[in-house]
Amino acid sequence: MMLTAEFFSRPTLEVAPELLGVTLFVETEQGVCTGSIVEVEAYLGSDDLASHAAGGPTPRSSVMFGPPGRTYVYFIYGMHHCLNFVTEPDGIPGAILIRSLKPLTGQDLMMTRRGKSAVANLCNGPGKLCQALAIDRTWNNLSLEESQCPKIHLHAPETKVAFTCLPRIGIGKAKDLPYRFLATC
DNA sequence: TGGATGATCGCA
DNA sequence: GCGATCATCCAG
Repeated sequence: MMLTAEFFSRPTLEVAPELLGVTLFVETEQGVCTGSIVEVEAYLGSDDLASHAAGGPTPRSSVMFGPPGRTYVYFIYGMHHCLNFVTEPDGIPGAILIRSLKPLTGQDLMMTRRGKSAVANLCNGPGKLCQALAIDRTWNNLSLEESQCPKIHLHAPETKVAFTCLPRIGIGKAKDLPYRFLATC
């Protein structure tokens, strides 16, 4: 079953673990790639100092305050992109960062884009998976429910996936909050 | 462990 | 305008 805005219109910390095991489907002119979501991080609003939304809306973070079920893609460290999905009802900020995927289909295309041959190194990081899927800033604020090309969809797993909860990584503030979710096994 | 590399944002 | 910062990755 395909995930829609309704799925994302809930508390971010409730949605985040449910994204584990979800299949990410991405289609470009070059072809289709899919992967299973293995690791995510939740980012909230004013109570979460590590969140882009912590200080209120800015030109970049305004997407996080908008309607749920849309992409939030930003450019970081002068060379990488990060893929998020917007959560919470319109007007309330929230997003979930996709940190790691298990590649399922389109591995050849991902290897070409990454310049790597080891499957294990294709999508095991937020910047890597964006490179493997050819996701850049032009993918910001896209709906998951539209079907043009480029196309990005999410499909729920048949059964829920077990997970663990750990502190987020790669951040300087709010390091202690356990908003990082990993699929176990 | 540090360098690449540029957008973003708060403050002047 | 200016400068510190940054939800990263890779080579050495």
